[in-house]
Amino acid sequence: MQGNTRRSLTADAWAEAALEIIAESGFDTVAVEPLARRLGVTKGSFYWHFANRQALVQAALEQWERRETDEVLARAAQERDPRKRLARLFREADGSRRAGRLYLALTSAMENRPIQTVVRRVMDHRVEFLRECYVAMGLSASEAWQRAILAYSVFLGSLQLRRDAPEVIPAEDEFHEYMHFIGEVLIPGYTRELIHADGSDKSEQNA
Amino acid sequence: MQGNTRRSLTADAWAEAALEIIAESGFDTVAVEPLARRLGVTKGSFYWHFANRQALVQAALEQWERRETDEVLARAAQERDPRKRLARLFREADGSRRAGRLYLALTSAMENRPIQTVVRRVMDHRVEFLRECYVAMGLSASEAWQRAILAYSVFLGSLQLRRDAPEVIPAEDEFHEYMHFIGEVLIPGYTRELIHADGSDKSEQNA
DNA sequence: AGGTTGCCATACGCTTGCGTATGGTCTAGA
DNA sequence: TCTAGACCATACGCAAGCGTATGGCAACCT
Repeated sequence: MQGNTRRSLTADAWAEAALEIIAESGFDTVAVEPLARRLGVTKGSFYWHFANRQALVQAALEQWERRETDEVLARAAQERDPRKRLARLFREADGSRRAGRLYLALTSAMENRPIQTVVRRVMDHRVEFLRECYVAMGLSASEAWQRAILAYSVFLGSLQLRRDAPEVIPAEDEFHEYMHFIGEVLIPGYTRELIHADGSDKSEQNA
Repeated sequence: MQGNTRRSLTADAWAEAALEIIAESGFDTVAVEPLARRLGVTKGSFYWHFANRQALVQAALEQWERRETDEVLARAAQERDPRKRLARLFREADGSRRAGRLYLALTSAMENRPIQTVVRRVMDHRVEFLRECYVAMGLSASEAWQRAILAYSVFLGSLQLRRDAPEVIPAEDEFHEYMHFIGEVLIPGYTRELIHADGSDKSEQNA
């Protein structure tokens, strides 16, 4: 019962555990007493670190936004070519299962004021990032905006599909075919080399 | 207090009210006592019509599935041309705000067994319908399947965007432009006349 | 050693919701 | 008119969760 270096708990540990719960079973199942049991302590600990339940939610949200923002900035902004940047985004969007569940769980609890604020901010950043990619590709302002909205819609819908019906997006080989198809639809001037190239650029052909 | 012909309540009325709650504030806020207050009665009434809370949920789900299925079958299957059928679907998918919220609220509660069953069934029907449209357009089996998945992803993502950030999909004129753009991306052989034609076909031009 | 402080347990009262038990009222039919 | 059944109110016990109050126990400082 004291295996994992049970020094005293930090507020961040509580927030992290809260995010874990949200990703697993939704936002409104975040209750302090079950959470305490999960961490092997009692409410007494919680109400020393936080004023109330809402404070925990706030801390969890801040931690989440920081992490999401850093991830997007760090990973994607490295790629100079906007097309490759988009391709990389679409590939990594499939990545973390937990991150997807977490994001969906938060969006479906947006009647909550603090959640609404943070989720909207993250979403606006992402859509704006997409839009800038399309602008950098030479698209007109309105078309870049349309494509950004569409791409983000596809992203959201794919998250839901992967969560609610993972069997619909099946085997390995067909999945790569599908990703290629997605690329063709969402990225003008997309080539197969673009999304499969990792570091090495082979032939530079445009369709 | 007796304005709306307050005869005795039916089980369907309770189920309908439950769906209303779900669309408004999510699935897990469906509680029998608040629901009773909302209907101007007490729990005594509820537990005469239903065995427990779960029975209400079941009834609400059945009512929802029946209605959703009927709508899709009745409205869309009339159109003979598969391209027009798709265009009509995309137009009407934007339609009922309540239906969208309801669907999203249900999908985000799919850890619940009965919900999972019903939502999966409705989803499979819809995706299959889309796939058949693409097959009817002459697409290959795999491509029809890919396009059906993509179209449904766009549908799901658009629902979420409209719910969580309605300002991003703004004014009337730009919205029609966007719908046209969506049509071009999702429907091979799409023309502007296709989606704006209501009964009357004008010029038959292909881009 | 004695005291302070960080961290947590225990115990309490309060609220909300579930499900049950039982009694009341209104209406239709005999 | 009398009665049965449909429909609902009232009252109860129970569980879970929030927040508070208070006590305990280390570690660290002086």
